[in-house]
Amino acid sequence: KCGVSEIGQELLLESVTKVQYLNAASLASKTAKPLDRLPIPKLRLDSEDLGSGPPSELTLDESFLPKKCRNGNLETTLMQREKLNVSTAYKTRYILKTNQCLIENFYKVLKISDWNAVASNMIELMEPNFDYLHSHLNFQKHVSVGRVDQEIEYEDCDNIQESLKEIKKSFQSPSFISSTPNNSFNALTSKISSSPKVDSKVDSFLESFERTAGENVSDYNLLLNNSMIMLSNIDIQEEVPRNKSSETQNAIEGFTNESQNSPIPDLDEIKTKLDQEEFSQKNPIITEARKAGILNQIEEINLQLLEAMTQQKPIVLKVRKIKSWHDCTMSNDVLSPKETNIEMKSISFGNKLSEKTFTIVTVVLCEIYKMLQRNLTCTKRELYYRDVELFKSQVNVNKALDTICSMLNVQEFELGIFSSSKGLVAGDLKVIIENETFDCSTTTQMIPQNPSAIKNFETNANYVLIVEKDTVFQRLISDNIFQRIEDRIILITAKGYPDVNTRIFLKKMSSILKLPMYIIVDADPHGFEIMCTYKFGSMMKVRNSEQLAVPSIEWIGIHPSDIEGQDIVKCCLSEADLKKVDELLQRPYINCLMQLFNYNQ
DNA sequence: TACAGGGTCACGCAGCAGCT
DNA sequence: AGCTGCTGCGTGACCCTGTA
Repeated sequence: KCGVSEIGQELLLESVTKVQYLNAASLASKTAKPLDRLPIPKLRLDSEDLGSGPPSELTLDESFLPKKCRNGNLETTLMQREKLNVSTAYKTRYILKTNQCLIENFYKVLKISDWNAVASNMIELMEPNFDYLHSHLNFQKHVSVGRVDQEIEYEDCDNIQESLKEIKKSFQSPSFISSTPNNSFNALTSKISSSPKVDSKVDSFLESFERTAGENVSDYNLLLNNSMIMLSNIDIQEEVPRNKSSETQNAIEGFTNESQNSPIPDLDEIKTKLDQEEFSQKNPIITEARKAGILNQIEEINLQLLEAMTQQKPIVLKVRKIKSWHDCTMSNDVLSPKETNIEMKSISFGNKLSEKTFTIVTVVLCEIYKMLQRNLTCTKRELYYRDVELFKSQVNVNKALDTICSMLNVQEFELGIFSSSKGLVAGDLKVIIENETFDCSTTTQMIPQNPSAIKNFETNANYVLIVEKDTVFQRLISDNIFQRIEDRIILITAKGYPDVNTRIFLKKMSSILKLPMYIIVDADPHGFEIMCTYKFGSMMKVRNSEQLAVPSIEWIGIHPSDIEGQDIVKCCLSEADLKKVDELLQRPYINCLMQLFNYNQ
């Protein structure tokens, strides 16, 4: 909708051009394996766009083509295919087969650094292949041409089947398997290569896939696309020699030299430009070691998914399940997840109900992976806007992030994801972030979006006062509270239920300044719950309670018990309020409060 | 002033899939 | 067929902001 930027067009053009060269190089080899010889029809560029063009000896083995498409007329073949309603399931099969080969070849042949740019175009580049393969695989099936079902028959079914067998064999060929197992890329490709061969199980898998994926097949392609992006991002330390014919080798070298001399813009330069344009903020928080650890975890997850795909195993993400307060306990005066009886929930692509969630999680995971690699950050909202059509709602992005944080056992800010802050702070406080200082004594400041990046605080305050509502906060300031009371104070509100940033901010203040902290909330169930969220943490973020909850916060003001016996007009609790009270009483921190206030029961 | 939307919290029900 | 588990969706509470 926004159009492709000039830089984007250049990247696209470059990757398309290079794939042309790649295919030309593969095709040039007479001894190449059948898969290498799979003819890849012209994409959108004419031969003159390719600079020196494909090698002159380029020929296609027409025995691969249906009889009616022979005579070297690939254009006719393409036109023929465009009419076909291609079975997306077969596309999937083809992606499974070719992603390893393509990625490997991409690396071997293209000495370029911006893998994202290339990999994101892979699916599109492979489209003609899908159609091509489809015309082979589907020869006995009905295909829909417009509204009419037609049966397409080819005279050389046996030949095609033999060819397909060869293709299958080539995928299990040892030459695909790395000889240097320490190399992550090679380990990855060899795992895929050594997966059980594609056999009759594929058909049942595809049937179930077609059934379950249905209209959502684009999600599946998206998933695969993401997998490939992540695969292609893996850092490759060394090159593995392959048994290439000298002709192929020459063609590849010729291409490589050619590409180095070509007027195509420098990719690093483009990448820098993109960084400057797309993102304004670098992630200053996470250490390189931590980042590498998280990237490894994501790669491992991706690898498991790919293995599951190639082996026709269930494609499932396993996440630790914290569904109710029974899964939480108290540890060091804050909420923490129970370590026993851990239940895992499954997000399965094969499950019709969860495949959408699955897709969203993998897409978000892919975005996170790319951002971590480029050391960038964004807000949850920005993440949502990257694919509104897929995410549908901000809630889905938030849930996916929770899932990912649970899977990786990290906090959102470690992934470079921040929420918009809603908290406010005013009073005797200077906040030092990187080289900037925010002075809260002169004007009310928003809680920073990345409170984890705070380096230090400067204050002479005696204590911190947290209030529930923005209206109270504003009222206190307009009443000049800072002048009217003797103590120097820091005033904070999160405008209702505290957001994560405000809680991190308070935790940081608590650990650095060690000031007393007091909170005033409504003396109703919701006020109580808000207080508890500050003090003990929440169920949703129970894994991060240590970084979020501030148990030293003291609840002051009027407590419900203060009203008992007083001559005060009491408001009756509504049915919903009473329900809330019952629910609150089930929470693990109630005992802590009982002890604090010396209740016997 | 009304309404949509965005942040937080949670629960319950219906429908589907898998297992017995 | 019935039970169980999982997920999506709806609901409802609180707090606000921004816009028509």
